[in-house]
Amino acid sequence: MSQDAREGHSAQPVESISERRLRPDAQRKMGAILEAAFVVFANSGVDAPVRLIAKMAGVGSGTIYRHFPQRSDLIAAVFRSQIDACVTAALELSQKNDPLTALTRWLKRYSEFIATKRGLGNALHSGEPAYEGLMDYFKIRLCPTLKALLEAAEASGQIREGVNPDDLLIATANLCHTSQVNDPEHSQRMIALLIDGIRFGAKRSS
Amino acid sequence: MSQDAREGHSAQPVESISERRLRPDAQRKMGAILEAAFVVFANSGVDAPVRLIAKMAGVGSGTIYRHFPQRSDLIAAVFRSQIDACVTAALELSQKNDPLTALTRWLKRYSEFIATKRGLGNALHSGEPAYEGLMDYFKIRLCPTLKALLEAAEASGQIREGVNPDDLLIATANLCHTSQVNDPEHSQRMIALLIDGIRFGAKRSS
DNA sequence: GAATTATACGGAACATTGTTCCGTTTTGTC
DNA sequence: GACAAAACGGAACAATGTTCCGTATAATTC
Repeated sequence: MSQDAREGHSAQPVESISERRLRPDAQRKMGAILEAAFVVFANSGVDAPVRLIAKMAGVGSGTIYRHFPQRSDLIAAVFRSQIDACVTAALELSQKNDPLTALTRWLKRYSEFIATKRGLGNALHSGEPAYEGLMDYFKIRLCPTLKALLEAAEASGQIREGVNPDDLLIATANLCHTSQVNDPEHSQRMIALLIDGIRFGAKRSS
Repeated sequence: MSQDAREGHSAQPVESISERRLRPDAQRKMGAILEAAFVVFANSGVDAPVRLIAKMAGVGSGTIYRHFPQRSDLIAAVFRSQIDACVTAALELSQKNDPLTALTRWLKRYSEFIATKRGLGNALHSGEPAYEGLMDYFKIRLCPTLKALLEAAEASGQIREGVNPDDLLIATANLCHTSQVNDPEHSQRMIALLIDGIRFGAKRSS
């Protein structure tokens, strides 16, 4: 069962099925594409033209389609990697801060992520196969993450008990989504409000 | 000061902003366009190509753009006329049925209308100027309509008091919107549920 | 390390669709 | 009936998703 030896130098069992290892140049290009897509989507929404992403990544559009057969696959990939980044950020934040601060900062971080998703909400409901399971991935990865943050803050007595992570996750997304257009400060105020809401009734009042 | 004489035969001092009467052929084409658009939107969603609507209406695409400078103007026009039709339907239903039946049937009618709007929710949030005020129109016309139906049913004791028409309107739309893809029966069950909800606590239990 | 093969690349080419343009047709006026 | 204004149809243009293919790069073989 020595999978690691068979797989090569690094253990990344995540996508194994039919994932012949990419040539190094292909890996580089792929990274550049994801990076460029991230920036372009954040600036222009997920409806931005593929050519723009290609130019920004310094590749031809054919190369993008080699890695992401459909435009929606690229969107989904960026979305997934940002979800993962959010999970990672939670771990870091909770190591370096007290539970309430970690929770607060993570919600800010999370809301910034949501704010870069102009147009995705629409896309999600479009029935495109590439989006199948994206919402599930979103919940499956982020709910436990937020749950852990909440439980830590709860255990330290900084917030009250019984806050539902699912609700808070969606509520935050909705609050930030409606305010995306005009006021960037709005999200922050909304989050502050939510935080205050869950602090109400905490054991420690500090 | 004999302006009329100078202007010619008719007294239309200033073009009353784009409301010059249309030539009869233009009126016919316009009607055909709206009719075709209604059908196409219902079948293929509001993202259906303009050419398809043009073909179905038996006109050139140029003719569509003559009447609706932007694709979104056509969508908005169809939406508006369907809202109006919903209002009209409410009047008819309440004349021919007891209040609760009228209310139930109207909600069914309304949900069918909503179901034909695949993709519109997305469009509404796109910031296109043609959609400015559409949502307002939606609420301004339908809220009083539903309010009247509710009040009649309330007065007859068939539903409980204090049901908020705004909430019911939006709730119905949301319920039907999420279920649009798969199960057409789902909307009906949801509406039945809502109706039961507002009957709970009614004076008359019939 | 040169030759050969498999991978990957870039960008031109194609298809679809929103929108504009213009020569032609229809309607209204005298 | 002649002329002008309004309206039409569809070709042409532009933007964009997607495919294709000749070329370049990396892996493999000898």
